Amino acid sequence: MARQLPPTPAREAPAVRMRRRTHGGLTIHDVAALAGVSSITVSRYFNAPDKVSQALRERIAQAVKQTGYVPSQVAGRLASGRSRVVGAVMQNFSSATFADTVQGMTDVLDDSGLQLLLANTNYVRAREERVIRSLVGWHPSALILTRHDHAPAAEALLRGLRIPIVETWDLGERRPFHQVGFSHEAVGAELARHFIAQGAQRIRFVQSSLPEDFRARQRALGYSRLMRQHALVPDVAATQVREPFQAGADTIARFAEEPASTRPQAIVFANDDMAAGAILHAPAAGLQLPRDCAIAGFGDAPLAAHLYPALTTVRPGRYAIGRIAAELLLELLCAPPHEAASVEPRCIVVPCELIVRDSGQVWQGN
Amino acid sequence: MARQLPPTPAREAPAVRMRRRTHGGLTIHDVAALAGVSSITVSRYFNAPDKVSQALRERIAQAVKQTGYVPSQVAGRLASGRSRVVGAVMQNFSSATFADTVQGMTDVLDDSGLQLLLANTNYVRAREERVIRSLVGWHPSALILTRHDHAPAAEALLRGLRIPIVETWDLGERRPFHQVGFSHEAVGAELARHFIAQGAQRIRFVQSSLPEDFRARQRALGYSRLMRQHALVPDVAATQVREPFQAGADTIARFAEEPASTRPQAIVFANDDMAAGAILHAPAAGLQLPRDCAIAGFGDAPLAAHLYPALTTVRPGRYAIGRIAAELLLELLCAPPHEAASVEPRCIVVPCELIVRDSGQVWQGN
DNA sequence: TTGTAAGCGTTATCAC
DNA sequence: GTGATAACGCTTACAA
Repeated sequence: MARQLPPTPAREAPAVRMRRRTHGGLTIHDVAALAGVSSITVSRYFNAPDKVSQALRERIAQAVKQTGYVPSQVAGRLASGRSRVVGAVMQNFSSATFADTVQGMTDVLDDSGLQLLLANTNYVRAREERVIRSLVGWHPSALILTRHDHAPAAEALLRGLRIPIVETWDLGERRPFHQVGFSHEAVGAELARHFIAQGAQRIRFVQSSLPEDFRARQRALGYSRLMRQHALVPDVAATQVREPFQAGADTIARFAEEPASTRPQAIVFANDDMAAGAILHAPAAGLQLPRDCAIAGFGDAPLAAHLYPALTTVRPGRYAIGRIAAELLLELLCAPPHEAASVEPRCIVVPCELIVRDSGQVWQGN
Repeated sequence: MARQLPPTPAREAPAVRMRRRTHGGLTIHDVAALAGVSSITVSRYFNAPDKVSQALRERIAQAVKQTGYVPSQVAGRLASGRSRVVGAVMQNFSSATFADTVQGMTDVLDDSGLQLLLANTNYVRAREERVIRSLVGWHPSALILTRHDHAPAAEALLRGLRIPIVETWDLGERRPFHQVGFSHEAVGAELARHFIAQGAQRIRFVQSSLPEDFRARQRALGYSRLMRQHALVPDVAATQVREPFQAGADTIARFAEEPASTRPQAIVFANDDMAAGAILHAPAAGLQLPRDCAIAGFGDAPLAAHLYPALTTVRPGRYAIGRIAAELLLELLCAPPHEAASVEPRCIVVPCELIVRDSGQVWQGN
C-alpha cells in the first residue's frame, strides 16, 4: 500500500472535511446576506423588532418573504437556553374531558408563543415516567401533569427540575408542585348528600370497571364517607363491563331484578356515560326513571341534558382547569427567576357544579 | 481612572466574556467526566449502545443514574439535522374524533422514538397557516394535516418542504401530498342509497349549522347526487342551532308538525349527535321511530348503539386513519432519501362501514 | 471500540 | 442601532 500522504504540517489543508449536510433549509445568514445586514440583525428583527430601524426592518421583511425563510426553533432554543416549550402529560387522549383541558391550555399558551408538547400515558404509570423523561429532554419551561401519584423515579426527576410544575384535575396534599383541580372525594360526597337530603337511605355507587379510573375511586370514597356520617351503609358495586354505556345498561337491568323494597332508591354512577346507559336502557328493563330509581352521573357530558329524564350530574371545569393551569405557569414564567423559584406551591380550586336535572329526583310517593 | 490593564498579548485573557448561563442542567460532558470516558462515547451510549463496549456501557449507565442526566433533545436535533419530530395539524382538539386519530398516530410514532408535535386550528384556515409555519420551525421530519384546502401561502410553504406530508380524513384529487382517508361524498351517497334501496322517495339531509363542518357539506353533496341519479328531489335542510343534540331535537320537533303525507320518510343527519338528539326527543314530539321516520347519522359514536331505536350510521376509521398515516410516514422516513423524495403521492383509502341498526328501517306499512 | 475536532443555526455578550 | 464573536450541547466525519 502506498500510504504516501500526511507529511503536511498540521496547519495545512486539514483533509477537506466533508461539509455536514444541512437540513437543506435556509439559514438566518442567507436572509441576512440578501438583505445586506448581519445575521444578528435578522435575529433581532424576529425577536425584538423595535430594536431594528424601520429601514432595515423593511429590507429584512422583503428578504424573508422572498426566500420563505422560517427561523429554526431548535437552534434558537439551544442558543437562548429558554425553551418556550410547555410539556403536558395527559393520561388519555381519547376522551372529551382531556380534549377540553388541552384546549384550555393551548388557548392560553398559543397567545404567548409557547409550544405545548403533549404526551399520553394511557393511564400507565410506567409510561408516565418514560414520557416525562422524554419531555424533560426538550428543556421545557414548565410542565403540566394530570395526576400526582407518580412512579418514584419520575417523582425524583420532577423534584430535581428547576421549572414550574402544575398537577391538575386532582388536589394532592402536601405536594411540592402547584395544584389546579378539585377534590374528587368531595364530589362523591356531594352526590351522596344530594340524595340523602331528599331522604334516600339506600344509595348505591356504581364503580367503573376500568382499573385506571383512580379518580372515580376517590369519588366512591367520598360517597362512602358521607353515607357513614349519616349512619347509612355504603353500597359500592362494581361492574365487569368495560364499555361504559353497556355497563350502565347491564347495571340497570340487574337492578330491575332486585326486590323493590330493598333495592337502592338512588344510584350514583362513576360517570355520565354509564348513567346514560342506565337511563337509555331503563324502559326496556321495565323501569320508569326516576320513579323507580333516581340517577346521577359525573362529567356533564353534552348528552346529559338531552336524556329523558335529563341527567343530574356534576360539571367539572374541564376547560377551566387547562386554562388556569396555563395561566398560572405563564405568571410564574414571567416572574423574576428568584421569585419563581421560591414561590410556595399554590393550590387553585376549580369548583365543580352540581347540575340538578330530573333524573336526580328521589321518589317520595309510596 | 486607572485603566492599567491590557498590555497583554492577544492570547491572554480575551476580556473575560461572561460565560453564558446555561439552563442549569447537566451536560453530556459532566456524565463523560464522571464515567471517565469522552463525551462522544456517552452520545453513542444513548444513540447506538451496541457500539459501546459492555464495560463502558456499565460505567456510563452508572454515571447517568447517579447524575439523573437527561440528554438535550434540542442540542441533539440541531447537531444531527434530523429532528425525529412529526408535526400534526388538527382542526379541533375537543372531539373524540380528533382524540382517536391522535391515539392512532402516537401508538405508531412513540414506538419509533418520534415526537408528535400537535397543533390546533379550530377550523380557522388563517390559523392553520400560522400553525404550519410554527411547526416548520421545528424542522419536523414529516407533517400530518387534516384538510387539504389550505391558504395559498400555507400551500406554497408546504410544497417547498422536502419532507413527507400526509393529508388525512379527506381524499383530495391531484394533491401533491399523500392522502389517507375516505370520500365523504361517497359516504353521503351511500347513506342515501341505503334509504332509496328500501323504497324511500322523500329523504332529507339535515346539515350541521357549523360553517366549519366542510366535510358534512361533502356528504350532503354525495347525498344530493344520488338523489338526482334516482330522479328524486334532494332536500338539504339547515339548522340554526349550534349544539348538535339540540339541533337534532329541534329538527325532529319541526318535522313532527309537517303533514305526514309529504314529510320525509327518512332523515340523514350530518352527524350522530344530531341524530341522537332527534331520537331522544322523538317521543316528546309524539313520534315513534323508525315508524314515523327512519334516521341515520355519521360517526358511529359510542352512544349510537345504545339509543332506542339504535342508530344506523357510518363508522369511519378514526383510529385507523391516524395509525395508517403514521405508518406511511414511518415507511417513507426509513426509505433512502432519493426514493422518498421521488415517491408518487399515495392515496390510501380507509374504508367506512355502514352500520345498519334499527333506526334505519324505512316504514313499509301504509 | 474509542477519541478528536468541527460544526449544526441561533442568540448572548461585548464593542462601536 | 448595528455588528463581530463566542457560545448553546450535541453529533458527524474522520483518525487511531
